[in-house]
Amino acid sequence: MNWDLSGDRPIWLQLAEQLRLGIVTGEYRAGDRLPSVRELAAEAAVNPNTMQRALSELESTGLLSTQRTSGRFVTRDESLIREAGRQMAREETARFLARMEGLGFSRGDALELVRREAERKDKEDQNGNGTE
Amino acid sequence: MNWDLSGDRPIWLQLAEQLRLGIVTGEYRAGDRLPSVRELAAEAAVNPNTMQRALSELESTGLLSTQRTSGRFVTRDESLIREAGRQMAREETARFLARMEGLGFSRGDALELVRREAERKDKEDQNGNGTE
Amino acid sequence: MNWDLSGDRPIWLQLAEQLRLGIVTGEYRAGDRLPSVRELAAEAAVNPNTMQRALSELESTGLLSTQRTSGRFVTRDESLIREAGRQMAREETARFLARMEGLGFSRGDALELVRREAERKDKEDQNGNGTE
Amino acid sequence: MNWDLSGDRPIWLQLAEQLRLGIVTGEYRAGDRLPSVRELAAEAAVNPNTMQRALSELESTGLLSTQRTSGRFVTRDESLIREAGRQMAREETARFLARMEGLGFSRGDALELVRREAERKDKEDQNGNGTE
DNA sequence: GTGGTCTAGACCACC
DNA sequence: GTGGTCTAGACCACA
Repeated sequence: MNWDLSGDRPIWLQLAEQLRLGIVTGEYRAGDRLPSVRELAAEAAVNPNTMQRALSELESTGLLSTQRTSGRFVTRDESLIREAGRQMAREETARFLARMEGLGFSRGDALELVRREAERKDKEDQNGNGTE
Repeated sequence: MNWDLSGDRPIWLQLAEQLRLGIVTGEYRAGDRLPSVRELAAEAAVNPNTMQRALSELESTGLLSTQRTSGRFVTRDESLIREAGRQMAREETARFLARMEGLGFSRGDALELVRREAERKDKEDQNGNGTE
Repeated sequence: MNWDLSGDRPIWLQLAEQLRLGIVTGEYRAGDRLPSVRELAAEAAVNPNTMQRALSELESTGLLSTQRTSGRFVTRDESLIREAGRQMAREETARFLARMEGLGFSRGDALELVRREAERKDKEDQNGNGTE
Repeated sequence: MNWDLSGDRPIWLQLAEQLRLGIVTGEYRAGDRLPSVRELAAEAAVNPNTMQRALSELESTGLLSTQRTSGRFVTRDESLIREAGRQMAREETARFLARMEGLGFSRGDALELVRREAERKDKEDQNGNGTE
Protein backbone atom coordinates (compact mmCIF):
# COMPACT_ATOMS: atom_id res chain seq x y z
CA MET A 1 0.00 0.00 0.00
CA ASN A 2 1.04 3.56 -0.67
CA TRP A 3 -0.08 5.35 2.43
CA ASP A 4 -0.74 8.97 1.68
CA LEU A 5 -2.01 10.93 4.65
CA SER A 6 -2.98 14.56 4.70
CA GLY A 7 -3.52 16.52 7.85
CA ASP A 8 -6.91 17.85 6.97
CA ARG A 9 -9.06 14.87 7.88
CA PRO A 10 -8.93 12.26 10.62
CA ILE A 11 -6.14 9.85 9.89
CA TRP A 12 -8.23 6.80 10.75
CA LEU A 13 -10.74 7.86 8.10
CA GLN A 14 -8.08 8.22 5.46
CA LEU A 15 -6.60 4.89 6.40
CA ALA A 16 -10.01 3.27 6.17
CA GLU A 17 -10.54 4.76 2.72
CA GLN A 18 -7.21 3.62 1.44
CA LEU A 19 -7.72 0.14 2.78
CA ARG A 20 -11.13 0.12 1.15
CA LEU A 21 -9.52 1.20 -2.09
CA GLY A 22 -7.00 -1.58 -1.71
CA ILE A 23 -9.81 -4.09 -1.39
CA VAL A 24 -11.85 -2.67 -4.23
CA THR A 25 -8.91 -2.55 -6.60
CA GLY A 26 -7.97 -6.09 -5.72
CA GLU A 27 -4.68 -5.34 -4.03
CA TYR A 28 -6.20 -7.23 -1.14
CA ARG A 29 -8.39 -9.92 -2.61
CA ALA A 30 -11.53 -11.63 -1.38
CA GLY A 31 -10.59 -14.04 1.37
CA ASP A 32 -7.05 -12.71 1.75
CA ARG A 33 -5.54 -12.30 5.16
CA LEU A 34 -4.47 -8.74 5.87
CA PRO A 35 -1.15 -7.95 7.49
CA SER A 36 -1.45 -7.62 11.27
CA VAL A 37 -2.57 -4.37 12.85
CA ARG A 38 0.94 -3.76 14.03
CA GLU A 39 2.45 -4.34 10.60
CA LEU A 40 -0.04 -2.10 8.85
CA ALA A 41 0.47 0.56 11.49
CA ALA A 42 4.21 0.41 11.03
CA GLU A 43 3.83 0.59 7.25
CA ALA A 44 1.65 3.65 7.45
CA ALA A 45 3.69 5.13 10.27
CA VAL A 46 0.76 5.58 12.59
CA ASN A 47 -0.13 4.33 16.02
CA PRO A 48 -1.57 0.81 16.08
CA ASN A 49 -4.69 2.14 17.77
CA THR A 50 -5.31 4.50 14.90
CA MET A 51 -4.94 1.73 12.37
CA GLN A 52 -7.19 -0.45 14.45
CA ARG A 53 -9.88 2.16 14.37
CA ALA A 54 -9.66 2.24 10.58
CA LEU A 55 -9.94 -1.54 10.42
CA SER A 56 -12.89 -1.53 12.80
CA GLU A 57 -14.58 0.92 10.48
CA LEU A 58 -14.22 -1.48 7.58
CA GLU A 59 -15.41 -4.34 9.73
CA SER A 60 -18.56 -2.47 10.54
CA THR A 61 -19.30 -2.35 6.83
CA GLY A 62 -18.65 -6.04 6.48
CA LEU A 63 -15.72 -5.65 4.10
CA LEU A 64 -13.40 -7.16 6.70
CA SER A 65 -13.94 -9.78 9.34
CA THR A 66 -11.68 -10.72 12.14
CA GLN A 67 -10.66 -14.09 13.46
CA ARG A 68 -9.59 -13.55 17.00
CA THR A 69 -6.29 -15.31 16.90
CA SER A 70 -5.34 -15.57 13.30
CA GLY A 71 -5.87 -12.12 11.90
CA ARG A 72 -8.21 -10.07 9.78
CA PHE A 73 -9.59 -11.23 6.47
CA VAL A 74 -11.17 -9.62 3.46
CA THR A 75 -14.75 -10.75 3.03
CA ARG A 76 -15.39 -13.60 0.63
CA ASP A 77 -18.58 -11.89 -0.51
CA GLU A 78 -17.46 -10.47 -3.85
CA SER A 79 -20.76 -8.73 -4.43
CA LEU A 80 -20.11 -6.74 -1.25
CA ILE A 81 -16.76 -5.69 -2.65
CA ARG A 82 -18.29 -4.74 -5.96
CA GLU A 83 -20.94 -2.69 -4.18
CA ALA A 84 -18.21 -0.94 -2.22
CA GLY A 85 -16.55 -0.12 -5.53
CA ARG A 86 -19.73 1.33 -6.92
CA GLN A 87 -20.13 3.36 -3.76
CA MET A 88 -16.60 4.74 -4.07
CA ALA A 89 -17.26 5.59 -7.71
CA ARG A 90 -20.38 7.50 -6.74
CA GLU A 91 -18.45 9.41 -4.09
CA GLU A 92 -15.65 10.13 -6.53
CA THR A 93 -18.16 11.43 -9.04
CA ALA A 94 -19.87 13.67 -6.53
CA ARG A 95 -16.51 15.04 -5.44
CA PHE A 96 -15.58 15.68 -9.07
CA LEU A 97 -18.76 17.60 -9.73
CA ALA A 98 -18.28 19.62 -6.56
CA ARG A 99 -14.74 20.56 -7.56
CA MET A 100 -15.83 21.51 -11.04
CA GLU A 101 -18.52 23.66 -9.53
CA GLY A 102 -15.82 25.30 -7.41
CA LEU A 103 -13.99 26.09 -10.64
CA GLY A 104 -17.11 27.73 -12.01
CA PHE A 105 -18.33 24.93 -14.22
CA SER A 106 -21.94 23.82 -14.15
CA ARG A 107 -22.86 20.16 -14.00
CA GLY A 108 -23.68 20.32 -17.68
CA ASP A 109 -20.26 21.82 -18.41
CA ALA A 110 -18.63 19.08 -16.38
CA LEU A 111 -20.51 16.38 -18.24
CA GLU A 112 -19.44 17.88 -21.54
CA LEU A 113 -15.82 18.05 -20.42
CA VAL A 114 -15.86 14.42 -19.37
CA ARG A 115 -17.32 13.46 -22.73
CA ARG A 116 -14.61 15.34 -24.62
CA GLU A 117 -11.79 14.08 -22.43
CA ALA A 118 -13.05 10.51 -22.76
CA GLU A 119 -13.20 10.85 -26.53
CA ARG A 120 -9.74 12.36 -26.63
CA LYS A 121 -8.37 9.46 -24.60
CA ASP A 122 -10.20 6.92 -26.71
CA LYS A 123 -8.54 8.37 -29.79
CA GLU A 124 -5.19 8.36 -28.02
CA ASP A 125 -5.61 4.66 -27.37
CA GLN A 126 -6.35 3.93 -31.03
CA ASN A 127 -3.14 5.46 -32.37
CA GLY A 128 -0.28 3.69 -30.63
CA ASN A 129 0.50 5.58 -27.43
CA GLY A 130 -0.32 9.23 -27.83
CA THR A 131 1.91 10.91 -25.27
CA GLU A 132 4.97 8.80 -24.85
CA MET B 1 -6.47 30.10 1.78
CA ASN B 2 -6.69 26.66 3.25
CA TRP B 3 -3.30 25.23 2.63
CA ASP B 4 -3.47 21.53 2.41
CA LEU B 5 -0.20 19.80 1.71
CA SER B 6 0.43 16.13 1.29
CA GLY B 7 3.82 14.56 1.40
CA ASP B 8 3.61 12.74 -1.89
CA ARG B 9 4.41 15.55 -4.34
CA PRO B 10 6.74 18.53 -4.35
CA ILE B 11 5.46 21.15 -1.95
CA TRP B 12 6.10 24.05 -4.31
CA LEU B 13 3.97 22.39 -6.95
CA GLN B 14 1.09 21.95 -4.56
CA LEU B 15 1.42 25.54 -3.42
CA ALA B 16 1.41 26.74 -7.02
CA GLU B 17 -1.72 24.76 -7.73
CA GLN B 18 -3.52 26.09 -4.73
CA LEU B 19 -2.56 29.65 -5.56
CA ARG B 20 -3.73 29.10 -9.10
CA LEU B 21 -6.99 27.74 -7.71
CA GLY B 22 -7.29 30.82 -5.54
CA ILE B 23 -6.95 33.01 -8.62
CA VAL B 24 -9.32 30.99 -10.76
CA THR B 25 -12.01 30.86 -8.09
CA GLY B 26 -11.72 34.57 -7.54
CA GLU B 27 -10.34 34.42 -4.02
CA TYR B 28 -7.54 36.54 -5.43
CA ARG B 29 -9.06 38.72 -8.10
CA ALA B 30 -7.68 40.22 -11.30
CA GLY B 31 -5.42 43.09 -10.37
CA ASP B 32 -5.29 42.23 -6.64
CA ARG B 33 -2.07 42.52 -4.74
CA LEU B 34 -1.00 39.25 -3.12
CA PRO B 35 0.23 39.05 0.48
CA SER B 36 4.01 39.10 0.78
CA VAL B 37 6.04 35.95 0.27
CA ARG B 38 6.80 35.90 3.96
CA GLU B 39 3.15 36.17 4.88
CA LEU B 40 2.07 33.48 2.47
CA ALA B 41 4.88 31.24 3.63
CA ALA B 42 3.89 31.71 7.25
CA GLU B 43 0.25 31.02 6.44
CA ALA B 44 1.12 27.80 4.67
CA ALA B 45 3.77 26.91 7.22
CA VAL B 46 6.46 26.43 4.62
CA ASN B 47 9.86 27.87 3.97
CA PRO B 48 9.72 31.23 2.16
CA ASN B 49 12.01 29.83 -0.52
CA THR B 50 9.45 27.16 -1.25
CA MET B 51 6.67 29.67 -1.54
CA GLN B 52 8.90 31.79 -3.72
CA ARG B 53 9.31 28.95 -6.15
CA ALA B 54 5.56 28.46 -6.33
CA LEU B 55 5.04 32.12 -7.09
CA SER B 56 7.73 32.08 -9.74
CA GLU B 57 5.94 29.20 -11.36
CA LEU B 58 2.75 31.23 -11.61
CA GLU B 59 4.66 34.20 -12.93
CA SER B 60 6.05 32.08 -15.73
CA THR B 61 2.49 31.39 -16.83
CA GLY B 62 1.59 35.04 -16.69
CA LEU B 63 -1.02 34.72 -13.99
CA LEU B 64 1.12 36.74 -11.61
CA SER B 65 3.46 39.62 -12.22
CA THR B 66 6.01 41.24 -9.96
CA GLN B 67 6.30 44.96 -9.52
CA ARG B 68 9.78 45.44 -8.15
CA THR B 69 8.88 47.65 -5.23
CA SER B 70 5.24 47.12 -4.46
CA GLY B 71 4.72 43.37 -4.51
CA ARG B 72 3.10 40.73 -6.62
CA PHE B 73 -0.15 41.21 -8.47
CA VAL B 74 -2.69 38.99 -10.14
CA THR B 75 -2.84 39.61 -13.88
CA ARG B 76 -5.49 41.99 -15.18
CA ASP B 77 -5.99 39.77 -18.24
CA GLU B 78 -9.21 38.01 -17.35
CA SER B 79 -9.12 35.82 -20.43
CA LEU B 80 -5.84 34.42 -19.16
CA ILE B 81 -7.51 33.58 -15.87
CA ARG B 82 -10.43 31.97 -17.62
CA GLU B 83 -8.05 29.91 -19.72
CA ALA B 84 -6.27 28.80 -16.55
CA GLY B 85 -9.63 27.73 -15.19
CA ARG B 86 -10.36 25.70 -18.29
CA GLN B 87 -6.95 24.12 -18.00
CA MET B 88 -7.57 23.14 -14.38
CA ALA B 89 -10.93 21.73 -15.32
CA ARG B 90 -9.31 19.59 -18.00
CA GLU B 91 -6.73 18.35 -15.53
CA GLU B 92 -9.40 17.65 -12.97
CA THR B 93 -11.36 15.72 -15.55
CA ALA B 94 -8.38 13.65 -16.60
CA ARG B 95 -7.61 12.89 -12.99
CA PHE B 96 -11.21 11.88 -12.42
CA LEU B 97 -11.19 9.49 -15.36
CA ALA B 98 -7.92 8.00 -14.19
CA ARG B 99 -9.26 7.37 -10.72
CA MET B 100 -12.43 5.82 -12.06
CA GLU B 101 -10.28 3.57 -14.21
CA GLY B 102 -8.40 2.60 -11.08
CA LEU B 103 -11.73 1.57 -9.58
CA GLY B 104 -12.43 -0.60 -12.57
CA PHE B 105 -14.78 1.72 -14.44
CA SER B 106 -14.32 2.40 -18.13
CA ARG B 107 -14.50 5.91 -19.51
CA GLY B 108 -18.00 5.14 -20.74
CA ASP B 109 -19.00 3.98 -17.26
CA ALA B 110 -17.59 7.16 -15.80
CA LEU B 111 -19.47 9.30 -18.28
CA GLU B 112 -22.68 7.52 -17.42
CA LEU B 113 -22.07 7.94 -13.69
CA VAL B 114 -21.47 11.65 -14.11
CA ARG B 115 -24.69 11.96 -16.08
CA ARG B 116 -26.65 10.17 -13.37
CA GLU B 117 -25.08 12.05 -10.51
CA ALA B 118 -25.67 15.37 -12.29
CA GLU B 119 -29.32 14.45 -12.80
CA ARG B 120 -29.68 13.39 -9.21
CA LYS B 121 -28.26 16.70 -8.02
CA ASP B 122 -30.45 18.64 -10.41
CA LYS B 123 -33.49 16.95 -8.92
CA GLU B 124 -32.21 17.61 -5.43
CA ASP B 125 -32.00 21.31 -6.24
CA GLN B 126 -35.58 21.40 -7.47
CA ASN B 127 -37.06 20.04 -4.25
CA GLY B 128 -36.41 21.63 -0.87
CA ASN B 129 -32.86 21.66 0.43
CA GLY B 130 -30.67 18.77 -0.59
CA THR B 131 -28.68 18.63 2.59
CA GLU B 132 -31.55 17.73 4.90
CA MET C 1 -27.02 6.69 36.56
CA ASN C 2 -25.97 3.72 38.64
CA TRP C 3 -22.92 2.48 36.86
CA ASP C 4 -22.45 -1.19 37.48
CA LEU C 5 -19.50 -2.70 35.68
CA SER C 6 -18.40 -6.28 35.72
CA GLY C 7 -15.06 -7.44 34.47
CA ASP C 8 -16.35 -10.09 32.15
CA ARG C 9 -17.26 -7.98 29.13
CA PRO C 10 -15.78 -4.90 27.51
CA ILE C 11 -16.47 -1.90 29.67
CA TRP C 12 -17.43 0.28 26.72
CA LEU C 13 -20.12 -2.23 25.81
CA GLN C 14 -21.55 -2.25 29.29
CA LEU C 15 -21.48 1.53 29.40
CA ALA C 16 -23.29 1.68 26.08
CA GLU C 17 -25.95 -0.69 27.34
CA GLN C 18 -26.51 1.22 30.51
CA LEU C 19 -26.73 4.49 28.66
CA ARG C 20 -29.18 2.88 26.29
CA LEU C 21 -31.19 1.69 29.27
CA GLY C 22 -31.12 5.21 30.66
CA ILE C 23 -32.57 6.53 27.42
CA VAL C 24 -35.16 3.80 27.09
CA THR C 25 -36.36 4.19 30.66
CA GLY C 26 -36.59 7.92 30.26
CA GLU C 27 -33.84 8.83 32.68
CA TYR C 28 -32.41 10.71 29.73
CA ARG C 29 -35.33 11.97 27.72
CA ALA C 30 -35.79 12.68 24.02
CA GLY C 31 -33.96 15.85 23.16
CA ASP C 32 -32.09 16.03 26.48
CA ARG C 33 -28.48 17.04 26.55
CA LEU C 34 -26.26 14.41 28.11
CA PRO C 35 -23.57 15.30 30.61
CA SER C 36 -20.19 15.82 28.93
CA VAL C 37 -17.95 12.90 28.12
CA ARG C 38 -15.66 13.91 30.92
CA GLU C 39 -18.47 14.12 33.47
CA LEU C 40 -19.93 10.78 32.52
CA ALA C 41 -16.49 9.23 32.59
CA ALA C 42 -15.84 10.60 36.05
CA GLU C 43 -19.24 9.38 37.24
CA ALA C 44 -18.59 5.88 35.97
CA ALA C 45 -14.95 6.00 37.05
CA VAL C 46 -13.61 5.09 33.64
CA ASN C 47 -11.27 6.76 31.19
CA PRO C 48 -12.93 9.41 29.02
CA ASN C 49 -11.85 7.51 25.92
CA THR C 50 -13.73 4.46 27.09
CA MET C 51 -16.87 6.46 27.74
CA GLN C 52 -16.46 8.11 24.36
CA ARG C 53 -16.40 4.75 22.68
CA ALA C 54 -19.64 3.84 24.39
CA LEU C 55 -21.23 7.08 23.27
CA SER C 56 -19.99 6.58 19.71
CA GLU C 57 -21.67 3.21 19.77
CA LEU C 58 -25.00 4.79 20.62
CA GLU C 59 -24.47 7.45 18.01
CA SER C 60 -24.01 4.80 15.37
CA THR C 61 -27.46 3.53 16.22
CA GLY C 62 -28.94 7.00 16.01
CA LEU C 63 -30.01 7.13 19.64
CA LEU C 64 -27.58 9.95 20.27
CA SER C 65 -26.36 12.76 18.11
CA THR C 66 -23.55 15.13 18.76
CA GLN C 67 -23.29 18.84 18.30
CA ARG C 68 -19.62 19.57 17.98
CA THR C 69 -19.35 22.32 20.53
CA SER C 70 -22.40 22.06 22.70
CA GLY C 71 -22.55 18.42 23.65
CA ARG C 72 -24.38 15.22 22.93
CA PHE C 73 -28.12 14.96 22.73
CA VAL C 74 -30.68 12.18 22.93
CA THR C 75 -32.53 11.80 19.65
CA ARG C 76 -35.88 13.54 19.33
CA ASP C 77 -37.21 10.56 17.38
CA GLU C 78 -39.30 8.87 20.04
CA SER C 79 -40.17 5.96 17.79
CA LEU C 80 -36.44 5.19 17.61
CA ILE C 81 -36.32 5.11 21.39
CA ARG C 82 -39.36 2.89 21.60
CA GLU C 83 -37.82 0.52 19.06
CA ALA C 84 -34.64 0.41 21.14
CA GLY C 85 -36.80 -0.52 24.11
CA ARG C 86 -38.45 -3.33 22.21
CA GLN C 87 -35.03 -4.52 21.12
CA MET C 88 -33.76 -4.55 24.69
CA ALA C 89 -36.86 -6.44 25.79
CA ARG C 90 -36.24 -9.07 23.14
CA GLU C 91 -32.65 -9.43 24.27
CA GLU C 92 -33.70 -9.65 27.89
CA THR C 93 -36.18 -12.35 26.99
CA ALA C 94 -33.67 -14.38 25.05
CA ARG C 95 -31.22 -14.11 27.92
CA PHE C 96 -33.90 -15.24 30.34
CA LEU C 97 -34.73 -18.29 28.28
CA ALA C 98 -31.07 -19.15 27.96
CA ARG C 99 -30.55 -18.95 31.70
CA MET C 100 -33.60 -21.05 32.37
CA GLU C 101 -32.28 -23.59 29.93
CA GLY C 102 -29.02 -23.55 31.89
CA LEU C 103 -31.04 -24.41 34.98
CA GLY C 104 -32.56 -27.35 33.18
CA PHE C 105 -35.93 -25.82 32.29
CA SER C 106 -37.32 -26.13 28.80
CA ARG C 107 -38.78 -23.14 27.02
CA GLY C 108 -42.24 -24.47 27.82
CA ASP C 109 -41.30 -24.76 31.50
CA ALA C 110 -40.03 -21.20 31.42
CA LEU C 111 -43.21 -19.94 29.82
CA GLU C 112 -45.27 -21.69 32.47
CA LEU C 113 -43.13 -20.24 35.26
CA VAL C 114 -43.56 -16.74 33.89
CA ARG C 115 -47.30 -17.24 33.69
CA ARG C 116 -47.48 -18.40 37.30
CA GLU C 117 -45.18 -15.70 38.61
CA ALA C 118 -47.13 -13.05 36.73
CA GLU C 119 -50.39 -14.33 38.20
CA ARG C 120 -48.91 -14.44 41.67
CA LYS C 121 -47.77 -10.84 41.34
CA ASP C 122 -51.09 -9.76 39.95
CA LYS C 123 -52.80 -11.21 43.00
CA GLU C 124 -50.25 -9.55 45.23
CA ASP C 125 -51.13 -6.23 43.69
CA GLN C 126 -54.85 -6.75 44.29
CA ASN C 127 -54.53 -7.28 48.06
CA GLY C 128 -52.81 -4.21 49.46
CA ASN C 129 -49.06 -4.77 49.41
CA GLY C 130 -48.28 -8.46 49.56
CA THR C 131 -44.83 -8.55 51.09
CA GLU C 132 -44.40 -5.52 53.29
CA MET D 1 -16.34 -22.14 37.77
CA ASN D 2 -16.39 -18.77 36.09
CA TRP D 3 -16.48 -16.40 39.00
CA ASP D 4 -18.08 -13.18 38.00
CA LEU D 5 -18.40 -10.64 40.76
CA SER D 6 -19.94 -7.23 40.56
CA GLY D 7 -19.44 -4.56 43.15
CA ASP D 8 -23.07 -3.83 43.79
CA ARG D 9 -23.98 -6.66 46.16
CA PRO D 10 -22.21 -8.49 48.99
CA ILE D 11 -19.51 -10.70 47.54
CA TRP D 12 -20.32 -13.67 49.75
CA LEU D 13 -23.90 -13.62 48.50
CA GLN D 14 -22.78 -13.67 44.89
CA LEU D 15 -20.36 -16.48 45.64
CA ALA D 16 -23.10 -18.46 47.34
CA GLU D 17 -25.37 -17.99 44.35
CA GLN D 18 -22.76 -19.10 41.91
CA LEU D 19 -21.90 -22.14 43.97
CA ARG D 20 -25.59 -22.95 44.19
CA LEU D 21 -25.79 -22.58 40.43
CA GLY D 22 -22.84 -24.92 40.09
CA ILE D 23 -24.65 -27.53 42.14
CA VAL D 24 -27.98 -27.11 40.38
CA THR D 25 -26.45 -27.30 36.92
CA GLY D 26 -24.51 -30.39 37.89
CA GLU D 27 -21.05 -28.88 37.67
CA TYR D 28 -20.72 -30.11 41.23
CA ARG D 29 -22.71 -33.29 41.49
CA ALA D 30 -24.58 -34.94 44.34
CA GLY D 31 -22.06 -36.46 46.70
CA ASP D 32 -19.04 -34.71 45.13
CA ARG D 33 -16.32 -33.30 47.28
CA LEU D 34 -15.78 -29.57 46.79
CA PRO D 35 -12.33 -28.04 46.43
CA SER D 36 -10.96 -26.62 49.67
CA VAL D 37 -11.97 -23.19 50.88
CA ARG D 38 -8.52 -21.92 50.08
CA GLU D 39 -8.63 -23.28 46.57
CA LEU D 40 -12.06 -21.88 45.89
CA ALA D 41 -11.06 -18.54 47.37
CA ALA D 42 -7.98 -18.43 45.19
CA GLU D 43 -10.00 -19.35 42.11
CA ALA D 44 -12.48 -16.58 42.76
CA ALA D 45 -9.78 -14.18 43.89
CA VAL D 46 -11.50 -13.40 47.18
CA ASN D 47 -10.54 -13.63 50.79
CA PRO D 48 -10.95 -17.15 52.23
CA ASN D 49 -13.18 -15.72 54.95
CA THR D 50 -15.55 -14.44 52.31
CA MET D 51 -15.66 -17.79 50.58
CA GLN D 52 -16.18 -19.43 53.96
CA ARG D 53 -19.25 -17.33 54.55
CA ALA D 54 -20.67 -18.30 51.17
CA LEU D 55 -20.15 -21.97 51.92
CA SER D 56 -21.75 -21.63 55.35
CA GLU D 57 -24.73 -20.08 53.67
CA LEU D 58 -25.13 -23.13 51.45
CA GLU D 59 -24.66 -25.44 54.40
CA SER D 60 -27.50 -23.73 56.22
CA THR D 61 -29.77 -24.69 53.33
CA GLY D 62 -28.57 -28.25 53.39
CA LEU D 63 -27.06 -28.24 49.91
CA LEU D 64 -23.58 -28.70 51.38
CA SER D 65 -22.38 -30.56 54.41
CA THR D 66 -19.05 -30.52 56.16
CA GLN D 67 -17.19 -33.63 57.15
CA ARG D 68 -14.80 -32.48 59.83
CA THR D 69 -11.68 -34.02 58.45
CA SER D 70 -12.24 -34.68 54.80
CA GLY D 71 -13.82 -31.53 53.42
CA ARG D 72 -17.16 -30.29 52.16
CA PHE D 73 -19.54 -32.37 50.13
CA VAL D 74 -22.56 -31.72 47.99
CA THR D 75 -25.68 -33.26 49.49
CA ARG D 76 -26.73 -36.67 48.23
CA ASP D 77 -30.39 -35.64 48.47
CA GLU D 78 -31.20 -35.02 44.82
CA SER D 79 -34.70 -33.79 45.55
CA LEU D 80 -33.11 -31.01 47.63
CA ILE D 81 -31.01 -30.04 44.64
CA ARG D 82 -33.99 -30.09 42.34
CA GLU D 83 -35.93 -27.90 44.76
CA ALA D 84 -33.02 -25.47 44.83
CA GLY D 85 -33.19 -25.39 41.04
CA ARG D 86 -36.87 -24.60 41.10
CA GLN D 87 -36.20 -21.87 43.64
CA MET D 88 -33.51 -20.33 41.41
CA ALA D 89 -35.85 -20.50 38.46
CA ARG D 90 -38.53 -18.66 40.43
CA GLU D 91 -36.02 -15.99 41.41
CA GLU D 92 -34.80 -15.71 37.84
CA THR D 93 -38.36 -15.33 36.67
CA ALA D 94 -39.18 -12.65 39.21
CA ARG D 95 -36.02 -10.78 38.26
CA PHE D 96 -36.95 -11.05 34.59
CA LEU D 97 -40.42 -9.63 35.18
CA ALA D 98 -38.95 -6.81 37.24
CA ARG D 99 -36.50 -5.88 34.50
CA MET D 100 -39.19 -5.98 31.86
CA GLU D 101 -41.28 -3.71 34.03
CA GLY D 102 -38.29 -1.37 34.21
CA LEU D 103 -38.33 -1.30 30.41
CA GLY D 104 -41.99 -0.34 30.45
CA PHE D 105 -43.49 -3.74 29.70
CA SER D 106 -46.37 -5.10 31.75
CA ARG D 107 -46.36 -8.65 33.00
CA GLY D 108 -48.78 -9.53 30.23
CA ASP D 109 -46.42 -8.00 27.67
CA ALA D 110 -43.55 -9.99 29.14
CA LEU D 111 -45.50 -13.21 28.99
CA GLU D 112 -46.35 -12.56 25.36
CA LEU D 113 -42.72 -11.80 24.53
CA VAL D 114 -41.57 -15.02 26.14
CA ARG D 115 -44.16 -16.94 24.19
CA ARG D 116 -43.02 -15.41 20.92
CA GLU D 117 -39.32 -15.82 21.63
CA ALA D 118 -39.85 -19.44 22.66
CA GLU D 119 -41.75 -20.10 19.43
CA ARG D 120 -39.07 -18.38 17.39
CA LYS D 121 -36.39 -20.54 19.00
CA ASP D 122 -38.44 -23.67 18.52
CA LYS D 123 -38.65 -22.91 14.83
CA GLU D 124 -34.94 -22.18 14.72
CA ASP D 125 -34.24 -25.61 16.17
CA GLN D 126 -36.34 -27.31 13.53
CA ASN D 127 -34.42 -25.82 10.63
CA GLY D 128 -30.67 -26.12 10.26
CA ASN D 129 -28.48 -24.57 12.90
CA GLY D 130 -29.81 -21.50 14.66
CA THR D 131 -26.50 -19.78 15.11
CA GLU D 132 -25.82 -19.18 11.45
C1' DG E 1 -15.91 25.03 27.99
C1' DT E 2 -17.30 21.15 24.24
C1' DG E 3 -16.21 16.87 21.39
C1' DG E 4 -12.56 14.66 18.42
C1' DT E 5 -8.18 12.72 17.52
C1' DC E 6 -3.76 10.70 18.21
C1' DT E 7 -0.02 8.54 20.68
C1' DA E 8 2.38 5.57 23.90
C1' DG E 9 2.25 1.91 26.55
C1' DA E 10 0.15 -1.60 29.18
C1' DC E 11 -2.48 -5.88 29.98
C1' DC E 12 -5.63 -9.55 28.52
C1' DA E 13 -7.37 -13.94 26.10
C1' DC E 14 -6.53 -17.05 22.71
C1' DC E 15 -3.83 -20.65 20.27
C1' DG F 1 2.34 -14.51 17.71
C1' DT F 2 -2.85 -12.54 16.97
C1' DG F 3 -6.62 -8.95 17.98
C1' DG F 4 -9.00 -6.40 21.83
C1' DT F 5 -9.27 -3.29 25.58
C1' DC F 6 -8.09 0.29 28.72
C1' DT F 7 -5.59 4.21 30.53
C1' DA F 8 -3.12 8.50 30.68
C1' DG F 9 -2.13 12.41 28.63
C1' DA F 10 -1.68 15.52 24.89
C1' DC F 11 -3.29 18.58 21.22
C1' DC F 12 -6.79 20.50 18.06
C1' DA F 13 -11.05 23.11 16.33
C1' DC F 14 -14.93 25.41 17.51
C1' DA F 15 -17.61 29.01 19.79
